[in-house]
Amino acid sequence: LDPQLWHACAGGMAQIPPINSKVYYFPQGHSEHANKPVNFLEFPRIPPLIPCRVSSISYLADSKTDEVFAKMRLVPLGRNECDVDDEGGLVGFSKNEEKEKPNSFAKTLTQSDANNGGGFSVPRYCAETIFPRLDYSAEPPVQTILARDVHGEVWKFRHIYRGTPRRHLLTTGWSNFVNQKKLVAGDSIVFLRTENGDLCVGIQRAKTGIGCGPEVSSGWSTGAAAN
Amino acid sequence: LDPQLWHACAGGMAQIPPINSKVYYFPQGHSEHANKPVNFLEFPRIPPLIPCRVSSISYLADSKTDEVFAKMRLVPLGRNECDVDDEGGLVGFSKNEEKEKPNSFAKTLTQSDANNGGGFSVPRYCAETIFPRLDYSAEPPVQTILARDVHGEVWKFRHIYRGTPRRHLLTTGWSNFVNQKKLVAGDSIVFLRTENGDLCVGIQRAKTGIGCGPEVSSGWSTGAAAN
DNA sequence: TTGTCGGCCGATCGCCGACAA
DNA sequence: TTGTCGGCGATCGGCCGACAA
Repeated sequence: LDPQLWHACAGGMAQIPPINSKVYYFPQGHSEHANKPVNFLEFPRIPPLIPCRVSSISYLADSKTDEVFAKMRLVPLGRNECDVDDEGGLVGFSKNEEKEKPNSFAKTLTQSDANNGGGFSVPRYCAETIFPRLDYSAEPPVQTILARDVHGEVWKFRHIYRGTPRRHLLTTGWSNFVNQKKLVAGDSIVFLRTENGDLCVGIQRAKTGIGCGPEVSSGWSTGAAAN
Repeated sequence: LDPQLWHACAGGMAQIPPINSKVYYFPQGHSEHANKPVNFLEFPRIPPLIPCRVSSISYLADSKTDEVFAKMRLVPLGRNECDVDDEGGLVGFSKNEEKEKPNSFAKTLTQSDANNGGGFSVPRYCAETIFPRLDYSAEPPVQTILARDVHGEVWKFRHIYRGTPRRHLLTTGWSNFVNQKKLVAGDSIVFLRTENGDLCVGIQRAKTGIGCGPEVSSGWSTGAAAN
């Protein structure tokens, strides 16, 4: 999964530490994402926080819901490794928000987007900066849009600029996308223009499936997952 | 699951031994239903057949395909138990075919039943002996049919007697049933009238899911399943 | 600029008798 | 007796501009 698309779907709030950086692993925080409550009184030897090194990161998406999540492998640090650069290494990751001009756009689906007549109102800004350039000399201006989702599957949409006043719309192909992805009003859609010009599409569910996610039986001492 | 409906779906070929009867368990026959081939050379101590007693029987149906199957618990017999009544007890179960007048009817779905216009041609015999009595004084004669499937779910059909020449048809409700059950031409449908007058409906798939069925990891010495 | 609505046109669904096997 | 077909009316999906927030 393309990290660029992953970040666009995860949103600016989600910050992932760089590989090999030093972080704290909080067992209790992790346990709150588990399916069943964990009684820490049964495990008195578990410390509240464990200094770790990030040894690997996987950017993943749930195969059914398209929701993105990251899987990080954490290696506990030895006694002497902990002390050094505790301030510098452990807080303040790279702020990847202010990298360059944002080449993605997110919109929360309205009732009309999700239900009515199978169309999608494209905000002008999204159509002009993310979508391929439209030939406005045609009457009406129309083009076919191809967008790859988090699984690499390609979706086809008819992008038209019409109506009075003029506005951008996705028509043919949109309702199929809504049905297949089981989108409802309140969910969000993300369009991303990658560096090589390809168009990608991701989704964010209004009701996040936290606790019911893909998190399964990760070993306490070696694995961690953030949803 | 009602054993009467189970037998109607399984067909007359399927014979189930009575409980507590003595049977032979054939490891090789059982293994041919397993997902992977079993190499018996690795287990030289397994005899070709094992005398057993049927300790319990469950009449079940697959929750997704509606295909019926039976789960039998077999208890190996001791040395001295085997010898007795080896002829009488081990072969020739009760022939439950010739019990009473058959109160069920099976029909293989034609192309027209499965695809065209969402209707089902009801054979005259089925309509007159299995379905509730139709009021032929009405014009046209119509009634609503309710039928319970193997999961206890109730399906509603419009039963009409019309056309020239007159024939029995299921119209409204039929295409929904075909779509939900994913029926295709060649599959069969079974209608059963239970003793208390209720109507039941079962199905038989043309392509039986043998080997892909619900059979999972049954212990060699204590469990057995027939599909 | 864009969310919602009613109009409307075409596609599909599904009920019908005709006909023949 | 019943399988298949073409006809056709009702329904639905989905594209459209009008209008207003």
